Amino acid sequence: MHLLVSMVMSTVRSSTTPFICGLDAALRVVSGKWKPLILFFLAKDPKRYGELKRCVRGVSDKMLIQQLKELEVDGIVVRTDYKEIPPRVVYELSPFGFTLADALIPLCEWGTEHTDIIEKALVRRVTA
Amino acid sequence: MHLLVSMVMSTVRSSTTPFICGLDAALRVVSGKWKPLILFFLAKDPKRYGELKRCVRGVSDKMLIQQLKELEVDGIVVRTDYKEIPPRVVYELSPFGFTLADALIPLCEWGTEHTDIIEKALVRRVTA
DNA sequence: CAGCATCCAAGAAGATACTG
DNA sequence: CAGTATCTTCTTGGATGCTG
Repeated sequence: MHLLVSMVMSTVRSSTTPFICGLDAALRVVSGKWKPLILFFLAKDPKRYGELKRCVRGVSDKMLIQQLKELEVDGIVVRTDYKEIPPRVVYELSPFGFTLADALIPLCEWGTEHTDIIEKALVRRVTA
Repeated sequence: MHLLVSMVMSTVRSSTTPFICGLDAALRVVSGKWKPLILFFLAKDPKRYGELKRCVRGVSDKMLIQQLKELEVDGIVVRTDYKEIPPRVVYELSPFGFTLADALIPLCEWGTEHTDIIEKALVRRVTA
């Protein structure tokens, strides 16, 4: 049997959590329009708020703050407020956050490898 | 530098696609409330429509069909209509679909490993 | 600089009823 | 059996303006 399946099946059957399986749980953490990007740029190094906003092009304050907060309560991101004037707030990945980043590498590679196919597929979704 | 970062950065910089990075592209394929589950059950073996619906507990016809169609145009799932009466339609993963399933294994493991933490975090999201 | 508050638009998802 | 169609609801995300 496929490896993924055996893992999932056992998870499903013994489930005492609100999650259908481990993948379901993981997706709840990384789903969000800007979260992957935030993870990426923070995986490089810690960043101040404005710095991060410039990296994640096109994001609004509302969304950036919202997603950062969620990542923070999820324990992925650590926020440090230096209580200075003018304000200086730095965001960085926690050790836990880095384990997530590692787990995402294969999926990232998959996406990079098949970018063309995926792009064409998304176009088909609209026209069809 | 963290491995994920170097990968992503190169992707971002050379991007000629609508995607921010490979992970972004990949998430567009697997995001969807029922898609992970569909992938899981189909990774086990091909299934008829009704059979699949019984596996994915709680899904409506509308959503199941919609997500299956997207997975189909994405080339992840193959639909075979045997044109019988009563109807018999079988869904299964394509070879491409299996490569995606493989890429999801580490994320699935991560989610399974940290289910408790994630669950508590989601509760905090609501209360906070 | 680093946010918060408010309003509004768009898309995702549920409920219900019907068909070849 | 394997869907389709329509309506409504819920959730996400964007735009704008304001604050310590």
